[in-house]
Amino acid sequence: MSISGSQASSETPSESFSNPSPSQYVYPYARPALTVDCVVFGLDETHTLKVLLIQRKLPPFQGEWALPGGFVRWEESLENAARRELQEETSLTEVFLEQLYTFGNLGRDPRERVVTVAYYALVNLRDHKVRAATDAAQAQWVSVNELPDLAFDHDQILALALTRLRSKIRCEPIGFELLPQKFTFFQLQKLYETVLAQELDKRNFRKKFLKMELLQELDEFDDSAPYRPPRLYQFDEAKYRELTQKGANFEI
Amino acid sequence: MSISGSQASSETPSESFSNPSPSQYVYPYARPALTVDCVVFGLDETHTLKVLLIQRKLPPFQGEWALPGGFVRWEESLENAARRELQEETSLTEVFLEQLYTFGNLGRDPRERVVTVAYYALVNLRDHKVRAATDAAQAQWVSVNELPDLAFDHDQILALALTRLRSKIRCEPIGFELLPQKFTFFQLQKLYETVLAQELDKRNFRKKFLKMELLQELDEFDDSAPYRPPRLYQFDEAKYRELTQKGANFEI
DNA sequence: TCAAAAGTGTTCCTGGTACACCCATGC
DNA sequence: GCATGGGTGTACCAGGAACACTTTTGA
Repeated sequence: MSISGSQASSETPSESFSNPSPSQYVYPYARPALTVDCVVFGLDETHTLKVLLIQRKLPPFQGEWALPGGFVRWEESLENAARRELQEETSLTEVFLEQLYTFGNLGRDPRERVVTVAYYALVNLRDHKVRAATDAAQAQWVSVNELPDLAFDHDQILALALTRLRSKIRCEPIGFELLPQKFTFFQLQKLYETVLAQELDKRNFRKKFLKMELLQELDEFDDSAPYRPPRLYQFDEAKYRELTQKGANFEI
Repeated sequence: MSISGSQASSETPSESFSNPSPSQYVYPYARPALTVDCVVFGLDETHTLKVLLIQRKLPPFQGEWALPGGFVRWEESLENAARRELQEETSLTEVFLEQLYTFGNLGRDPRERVVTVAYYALVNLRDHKVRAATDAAQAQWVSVNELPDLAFDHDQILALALTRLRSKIRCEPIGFELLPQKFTFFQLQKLYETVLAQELDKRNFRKKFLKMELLQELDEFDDSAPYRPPRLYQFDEAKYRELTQKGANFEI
């Protein structure tokens, strides 16, 4: 993203406010500001794919929607910066997080040169309740099909994140990150149908997935459902690592 | 990478040497230095995959091999910075260039906090002769199978670039960037065999590739070869764009 | 016993893989 | 005319896609 006014106001400047004092090594150019932004995907009960947006409290783009994000501090890695921002603004921790792309075009922030390293995250909305952080402006889940205009170049970032999610879910089993730990086959299929935006054949989907041997069949059933209760499954992390090492392929 | 001493010495500081003067918007944290690094791949006559390395003239890592790269200037985009560095250090222009990943771990540069946006480039060694830039230390093509230890975390960057190249060439026709404009089927096949590090069946490879309809069959032949001269082909850029729009798939 | 969703097996066809021979040319 | 690499066609097999019926449960 770039500098979200909302964050700027909520952060206490770090101890090293100014750049390091000159030395023989010092970087001889003006430095762009460096931020991280997070595209957080979640799946709601109606199988809608949603993204977490923050309403900006300060200019520029005051009142508009933007991705959560903020400054990279001197003493933290990029990924840690993304995780910290995520926690501060949405209270999310321990989520799947992966670097997406770095945006550094001139003029993407009207104030000054800002380069942002974008990440995308996958969370399941059941286990992780998102309270909007204390001081941060509203945080809200918005369907990817009903996106408002976003501040800065955040629409580009979001579009890229969607593309990446789609291509990634085709060949790696990252979809589980969007589901509760225990889930039904129906939920899993809906997830794929939603993300890929196409319908899938029930029987073939089942066969294909079972052949991968990534699912643990539980002796539990979802009794909340009316009629015949569907069996619950969970993702077998250990098996996944084992198969990955053998060079297995997880295409859908 | 980070700051290559060799570049630092060759660049004239830009007009905006210091960070912008404080204002209501100014970024309240110390800023990491920002660089770009390029992993440049090329294919030589013996079908060996090579990478362009620079020998560092200044500390840290003086005398060691590193990826070409350097500072991002205030008034240039990230991609432009990468292209500029590439031109300054290797005289390469107009090459295929794509962002790879951004490396920002603490301590990756012994001097101070440096974040680098890594790119990878594909060039064909026939058309683009690489003269080591005037002042830059030696530039040299090194086989990816005989890599020396590299400065900073450049070995990680290179490893990631190789992985990316391999997975990308499987599903997108970027291999042509490594070949001369006109090439034989044999060259194309060797390219894939080299990059993917596996042998391919001649007939099947041909069939698969022809079915994609990305190749223009020329009425020219490579007469330099002994015995029967092989037909020359070229990549059909327009057809590629057309097929891409239709959602075609270019897996090998 | 009915309604609703869960769960399963088979057939067909496409596309990948393996494989061997003829062709064109220079010497 | 022979040696060398260029170029092609076919048969088999695996895996994906399409498709319909039985099972289980609650009401």
